[in-house]
Amino acid sequence: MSDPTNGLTLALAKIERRRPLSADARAAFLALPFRRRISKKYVDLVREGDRPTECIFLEQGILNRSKTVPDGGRQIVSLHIPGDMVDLHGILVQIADHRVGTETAATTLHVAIPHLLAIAEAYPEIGRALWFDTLVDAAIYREWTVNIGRRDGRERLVHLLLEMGYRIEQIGLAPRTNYVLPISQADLADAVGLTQVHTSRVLTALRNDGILDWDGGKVSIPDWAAACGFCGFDPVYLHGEGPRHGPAELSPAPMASPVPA
Amino acid sequence: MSDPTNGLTLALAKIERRRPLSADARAAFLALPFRRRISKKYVDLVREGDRPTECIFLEQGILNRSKTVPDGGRQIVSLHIPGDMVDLHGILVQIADHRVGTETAATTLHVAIPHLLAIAEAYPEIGRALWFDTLVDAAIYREWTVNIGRRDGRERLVHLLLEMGYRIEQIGLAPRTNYVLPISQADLADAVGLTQVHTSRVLTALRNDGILDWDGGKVSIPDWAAACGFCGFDPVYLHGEGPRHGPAELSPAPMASPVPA
DNA sequence: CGAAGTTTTGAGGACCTTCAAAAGTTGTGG
DNA sequence: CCACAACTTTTGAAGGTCCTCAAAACTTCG
Repeated sequence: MSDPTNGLTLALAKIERRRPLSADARAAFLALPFRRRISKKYVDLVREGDRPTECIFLEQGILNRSKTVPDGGRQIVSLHIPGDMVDLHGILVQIADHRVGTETAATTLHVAIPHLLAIAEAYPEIGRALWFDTLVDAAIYREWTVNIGRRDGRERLVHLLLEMGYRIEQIGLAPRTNYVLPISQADLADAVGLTQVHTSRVLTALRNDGILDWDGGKVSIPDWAAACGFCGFDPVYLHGEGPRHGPAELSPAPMASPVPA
Repeated sequence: MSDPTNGLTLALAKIERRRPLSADARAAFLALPFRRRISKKYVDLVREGDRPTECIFLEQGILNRSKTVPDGGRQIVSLHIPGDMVDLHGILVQIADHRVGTETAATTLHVAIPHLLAIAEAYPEIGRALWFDTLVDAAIYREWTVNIGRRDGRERLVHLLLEMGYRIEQIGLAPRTNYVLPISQADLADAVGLTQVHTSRVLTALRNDGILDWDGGKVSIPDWAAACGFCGFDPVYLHGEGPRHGPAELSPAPMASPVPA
């Protein structure tokens, strides 16, 4: 029921890190019917143009979301770790505007969209939690835009790897200064808008400068604070702090007031 | 009541372009209490670190959303036109991770967050519409990441200006091939991750090649299809098509089926 | 052990930046 | 209505980051 390695449990933990659910809602969430799928490395789960019928909960492994441009270029627009609800986007949208695929071998849980819509409607706190999750995803997209648009190659890579470390520590997988991100330099490059060749050069430069060590996916950050200063990483955009407003203010209240965490 | 230039009416039109609301929901939406604010050019409406208490409906003018990096660089992560609900993000989030400001003189409607949360809860169709709007915003963020990460300067600028033309035509402001975007080249540059100087050069190159003409904010695109081909613009990511699932499927239905537009 | 994939290294070049200054535009006040 | 200040755009020149092409070195895995 509360197997901590179950994908639904992981997603619930992510949700409740922001705001706990009522016992009823929690039970309903964990009772969502799903289909478990085990995929190898580099497999597409959603393709551009698909009409999504289900939603993906990542249980194990790394997924990416990418878009391609006509001349063959590919941009990875997000990376996902266990516990992420990867395609809430598909709930409301008719046509997928991007691809979702595995970055490593992965196991995913697939929930039919009508079930999610129904639970979101039956339990407004769940509806709000899902919405909140998409808002945080949007905040991450914004930060990636900033990363690629206004930082140079070294800053970009450090920023990305600090974000991933932070998120990986949040789910209790590893310390943020020392974790494994089992992806290739080519994929790293596609995530930060550089070429694979230049990514390689930048990584060795970062190693030489002692800012960050990348060894085939093993990331270690000797001085977290210094690395944050180097690339301007500030985790507010990851919004670990919980939603601003709770059910208390939902009544015809006159004005908002902060909710204690 | 249905003054077509009222900000709420514009936002409602945007919502209903995707999926019509019931008469009740529509009336409740238009009855939202608001405060109207008239701002000059280059004024901040939301600052990084603010705790949002209200939500912004853009009635007139252009707004931008931006983030800055420590060395002074600024990245505009979105541009907003009348009818946009600019800061739904602020509904659930405790701390603003970005700035929202006017790009031109603008008039905005400000709705206290509790009212929006209440209406979203009382009318699930409105809750879903707001959520859907944030999903479309997220899709736009993704495309901007692709734009900056995987296209060169000329393609970036054309893509941005095709997107803006498309959106401006959607709200009935002007034809997409011939519209006014009253912003400076410096701000254009901050939106596409280039410098102002290079943006100027790229714009004259595009004019010389007959792809696109920028004359102090007056945009004209002689051959829309050719311009789309040039930069790989495909408006699916703007999701004008309406949400995938309607109330019909919200009952304990077994499987999803498409809803006719 | 060989094949396929990944990373490193090299060399030349393109795109874009930075610094700088001139030219053009807009708005305000005398 | 002109004058002037402030802002915006254009143009020039030099340089750096990053790209492309190419090949060698290293790693992984059947």
